[in-house]
Formats: sequence, structure tokens, C-alpha cells
Amino acid sequence: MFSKTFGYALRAATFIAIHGKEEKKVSLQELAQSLEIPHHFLGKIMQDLVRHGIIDSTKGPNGGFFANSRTAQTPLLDILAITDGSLVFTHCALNNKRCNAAHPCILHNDFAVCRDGMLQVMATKTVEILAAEVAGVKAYLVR
Amino acid sequence: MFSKTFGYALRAATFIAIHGKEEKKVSLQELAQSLEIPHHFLGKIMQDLVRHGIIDSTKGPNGGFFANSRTAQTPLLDILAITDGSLVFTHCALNNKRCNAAHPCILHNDFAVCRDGMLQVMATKTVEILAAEVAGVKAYLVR
DNA sequence: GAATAAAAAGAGTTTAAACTCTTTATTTGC
DNA sequence: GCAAATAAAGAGTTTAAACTCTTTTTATTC
Repeated sequence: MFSKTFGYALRAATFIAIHGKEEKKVSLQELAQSLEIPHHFLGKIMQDLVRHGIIDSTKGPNGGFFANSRTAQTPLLDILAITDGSLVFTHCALNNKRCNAAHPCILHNDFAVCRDGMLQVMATKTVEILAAEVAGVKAYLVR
Repeated sequence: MFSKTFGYALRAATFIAIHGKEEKKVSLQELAQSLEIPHHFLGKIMQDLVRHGIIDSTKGPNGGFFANSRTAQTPLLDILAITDGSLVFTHCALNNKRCNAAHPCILHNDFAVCRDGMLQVMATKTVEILAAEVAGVKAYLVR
């Protein structure tokens, strides 16, 4: 349903929301090691998040990634749009592009229920909600 | 969530349930054209369905595919297991293999609701139910 | 202002799913 | 039993996602 890239981006954003402050940045090295994500692959993903203003970064010694004013309130759907495009929730279960409510494929109605529930979650949940769950040890960022 | 192969298999099985009888078989050519699925790729998928006893086939002139005693009652979950393996419904949304209820990833609980609803559908619905929906023009096999 | 540390960018390689083309095996009908 | 029709099998190619390695740019510290 979602790409691995999205999972990496979501976990990285949550980690930065928890640990990345302007006065205590998180380096790519530390991020990749902490989350067990391939270093350079994660680098590309982080570039994308920075480019879209979800998080901030600085280069040079003591550089790294840190949360900005938008980070905490970012809905998961925004991150998904960056990594997987904005069409994820219009795709049908059978990858039939012409499937819709007026011309449903054989799984359309059943899948729509499941998919729309997930859309609701993605539009409502924010990075700070995930961060709180992780801080409260109700969910895990690694393994 | 599901492979395109699964979609092809499901649509083909439903088409055979509707049109394939021992006295009126459906050739691969006809099947691929009717469903707009790449001919030889569908051939491989059909081999798999036949091997697993979901449908029957005969070679030679007037050969083709046709429904057998199991076809109509086959749950969608059986076809999914053939095309995508039986682990689809244990995978977490972030493709984290070690995610489970006791050690949930940050999307585990939300995704579990959606996924388990879909599992329920897949375990309950059978090919004949899909065939009836198509026959009643409540769902479409093509386009 | 030189050295260094870090992100950013570029240019690959790998892997698996999707798809294509060719050859082989089997069945039927004459 | 030979020709033809059809599924089965084999051996590719293509494409996109996932991943790796190298070079460039920028900021900091001495």
C-alpha cells in the first residue's frame, strides 16, 4: 500500500521531532544508525523533506537536521504525498485506473471502506501524535 | 497492497466461473482479449491456478479453461495466497517484519484495523459472489 | 583562509515485478 | 499417424523501487 520510502520518511520525521532541535541537531549518520535505514538512501529522502519545508537542516560542522515550526503539526498525508505522490488514495485494489464508484471493479466497494479509513487516519494524525506515542512507549520507531 | 498478478488472477477466475464450462471452454486468447491482460503473462498465471486446482484446462484443438467443482466456492484469499503468498495479511504498513501487536510500529494499530477488515472480506467472499455481482452489472471485470 | 565536517547532488547498481517472445508437450480430428 | 490447435514451459527484456558509491557545496572552527 505504501512504499518503503514513505516508512523511512515517517520514522525519520518522527525521530527528528523528538530529538532534533536547532541547538542539538541530528546528523544523517546518527539518524541512519538509530533507525537502521541505509545511510545514503535516507539522505535523499531527507533532502526531499527539507525541500518541502517539513524539517530544517544546516551543512557544515555541527550541522544536521532539526525540527522547525511545521514539523510537529505535519499530517502524515503530507509526507505520503511527498514520497508516494497524491494519488495513493485514489488507486483501486486491483490497480485499475478506470475504477470508480460509478464503474466499480470487483473489489472496489470492499477496498474503498478499508482505504478511506486509512485516509482518515493519515489526514488526521500528525508527526507530534506519533512522537508522543513513541515517547510513551506505545509504539516503536525501530525493529 | 495486492500485486497486479492477483488482480489478473481474480478477474480471470471470475470470467471462467461465468463463461468456462467443460462443453464450452475459454481459450487463453479469448480470455486475454476479453479482460485486456497481456496474453503470455496471463498464461503463466492460469498455469498456476490450474496447478492449484482452482480451475481446469485441456490442451489441443477446442482446448481451453473451464470451471471445475471448486471454482465457484473458492475464497478470494486462496487466490491471493497463490499469487502473493500467504503473508500479505501479516505485513505491516511500513514493511517492518518485526512489527506485531506486542511491538507495534507507529502505524500498526491504525493499519491493522484496515487490513483485518480486508482479510475478513477476502476470507468470506468467493468467486461465485464476484461472478454474481458481475452478472448483475453491479461490478465490472474490464476497464 | 585552510582544514574539516556535514548536507546536497549526481551517477550509478541491484532486485523484483511485470511483461514478451520462443519452444515444447498434448490433444483432437481427419 | 499426421497436421493443427492449444496449453505449458523456458528464457529472456523492461521498468521502477530500493539501494550504493562518489563528488560537490556549504558552513564552522581554528
